[in-house]
Amino acid sequence: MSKDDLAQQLHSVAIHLLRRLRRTDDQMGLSGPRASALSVLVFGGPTSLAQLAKAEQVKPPTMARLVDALEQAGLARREADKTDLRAVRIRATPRGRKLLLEGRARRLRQLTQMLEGATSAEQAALATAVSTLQRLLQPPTPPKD
Amino acid sequence: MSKDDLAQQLHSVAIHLLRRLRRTDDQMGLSGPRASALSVLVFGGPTSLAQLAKAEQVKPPTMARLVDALEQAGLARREADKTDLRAVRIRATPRGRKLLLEGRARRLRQLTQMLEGATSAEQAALATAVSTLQRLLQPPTPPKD
DNA sequence: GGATTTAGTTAGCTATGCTAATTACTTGCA
DNA sequence: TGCAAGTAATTAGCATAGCTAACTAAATCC
Repeated sequence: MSKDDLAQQLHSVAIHLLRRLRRTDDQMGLSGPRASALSVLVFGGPTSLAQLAKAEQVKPPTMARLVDALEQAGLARREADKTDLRAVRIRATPRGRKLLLEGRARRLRQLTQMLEGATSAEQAALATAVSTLQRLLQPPTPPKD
Repeated sequence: MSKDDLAQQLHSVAIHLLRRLRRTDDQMGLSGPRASALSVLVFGGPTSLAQLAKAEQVKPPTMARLVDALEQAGLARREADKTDLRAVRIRATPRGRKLLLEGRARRLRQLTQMLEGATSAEQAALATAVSTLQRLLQPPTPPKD
């Protein structure tokens, strides 16, 4: 496979993989952005709105609306910050934590099951590919951003 | 790496790869859905609205609006279908074709350049991983859909 | 203690997705 | 042949998610 082909097909396969996984995510009853924000709360612990927005690469007003939705669904809570009365701490509720972990388990199950269809050699190649991509993606493109 | 870790990290790396590439796509001045629809027109030739919608996994009204936007930007054209007066044929204009091919080249350049940072062995692993994933993604999940 | 900065929200715009309903044409059949 | 049923596209209207600009309230700085 030429390097150009590899590049092209890498792009294509990433698109299709995510498209496939999105269906499983939908079973959680949460849109992608909401699930993703909740995930940050569950795995990263309570944060401010600004931090959460940054983590999700989104502007504060956008994140405020996502948090509104999570709150309304009983999956997250805004709490007062004792040391800074302007700020809020956003925390996943037990119910939010449970929902997210279940969805994650479901996605993992699906992916793991899919990977059953690969030989050991292929799995090894996938592991190498993942590490390689992680390394190559490291710097957020040269010096901009 | 355990199979579960592999699954998890495969998911994560796909997300980050696409996030990176999206920046390059933005330089084309076209949103993802518009660029993707235009791509179908350029590489697949003229099609009906319904076909285009299906190819993009979107409902006809959604596609109609995307085509409106492409048309307004001078990148695609609606033409009458001689054999069925209800239908339209949608075709990329030369300008649309040019824009898309340039964007694609840019994305390819970026990806190819990124892949320069991989050793030959890593590139081989990536090629194997891509083929494997293409095979595993083949059936659109068991018998639903 | 007043000016500036910072955290979050509100208001309002655009884009993308959907469903339901409409219009116009084609097809099928009695 | 002519009308019923089906099909292609559009229109209307709703929700979500992104943005910027403008505002409120609190913290910080001099």
